[in-house]
Amino acid sequence: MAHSHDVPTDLTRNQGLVLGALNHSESPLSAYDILDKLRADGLRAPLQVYRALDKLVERGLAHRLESLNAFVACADEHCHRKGLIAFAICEGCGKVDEFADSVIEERLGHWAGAKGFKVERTTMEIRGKCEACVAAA
Amino acid sequence: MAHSHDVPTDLTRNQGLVLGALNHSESPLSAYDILDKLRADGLRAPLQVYRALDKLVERGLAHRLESLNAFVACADEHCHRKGLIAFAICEGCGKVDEFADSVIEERLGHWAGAKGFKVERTTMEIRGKCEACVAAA
DNA sequence: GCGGCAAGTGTAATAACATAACATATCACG
DNA sequence: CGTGATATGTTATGTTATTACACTTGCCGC
Ligand SMILES: [Zn+2]
Ligand SMILES: [Zn+2]
Ligand SMILES: [Zn+2]
Ligand SMILES: [Zn+2]
Repeated sequence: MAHSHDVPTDLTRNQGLVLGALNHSESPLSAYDILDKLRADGLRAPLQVYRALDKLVERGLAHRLESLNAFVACADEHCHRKGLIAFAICEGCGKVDEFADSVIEERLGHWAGAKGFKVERTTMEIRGKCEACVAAA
Repeated sequence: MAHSHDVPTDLTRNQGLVLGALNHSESPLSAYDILDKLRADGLRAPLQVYRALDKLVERGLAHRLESLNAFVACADEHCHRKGLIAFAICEGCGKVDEFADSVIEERLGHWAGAKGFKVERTTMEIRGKCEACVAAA
């Protein structure tokens, strides 16, 4: 099993199924990947997955990776990560490393303050190769 | 006119048309937006646009905004921007501000070095409201 | 000039990602 | 109960991106 999060108990059936699929995956899944994994559980339409994903992302239990059009479960055990989150995505094995960096966050805040830009959401995704994949190359 | 770049002369016809469309737009354009603007010039298929965009992005003359699935012309007059580029995208008016920040770049490099992660490409996109749109709200 | 190759182009078909619209169900709460 | 808010099921559709194949163009060496 990729992760062993304690899944919140107040999720609806579909939300629970979708989060379960993400938690059991080593790498990001597209909405259609998730749908395929959950057909056995009765899901039939993309919208069922997208709706669940919307809620999960809204609650910070999952994240959307814009550069992949795919989703991952939040790596934070207690799902309380605040502020800017960055993702390092390995092109070799597909693994994603989620991290926060307060220096970067502060720096961005500084830029935004100077420009009068009101930040609502930030996407930060690094593509490359993880240590294992570099070694294997 | 939104921009007044000197367009490089060694572009092919389709590349020139696509870059022209981007340069004349105030905000990012999807590939299909571009296609619609260029039908009068004889373009008919998405692939013609995507192929041109690939080359333009490769040369740094245009950038892809992952969180919008859209493209902008590079804002740097001489198209020599190095390293990490960040984009602040206004949800109100659609305008995009392109900037570089060496502190953030260095910080990311530091993280990558510590993790043994080999960075190939970084996406950084801030969504929010620009000063004008905040004032207008 | 001409064969051969690389890069670019044209076109159709299809795949992959995402949402609109509408009907029904479920549950909290007064 | 009645009513509203939230979730669900289903079909159809819209949007973004790629595959496959045929043809053209410019260039280099012969
Ligand atoms: Zn997280
Ligand atoms: Zn890897
Ligand atoms: Zn640029
Ligand atoms: Zn604005």
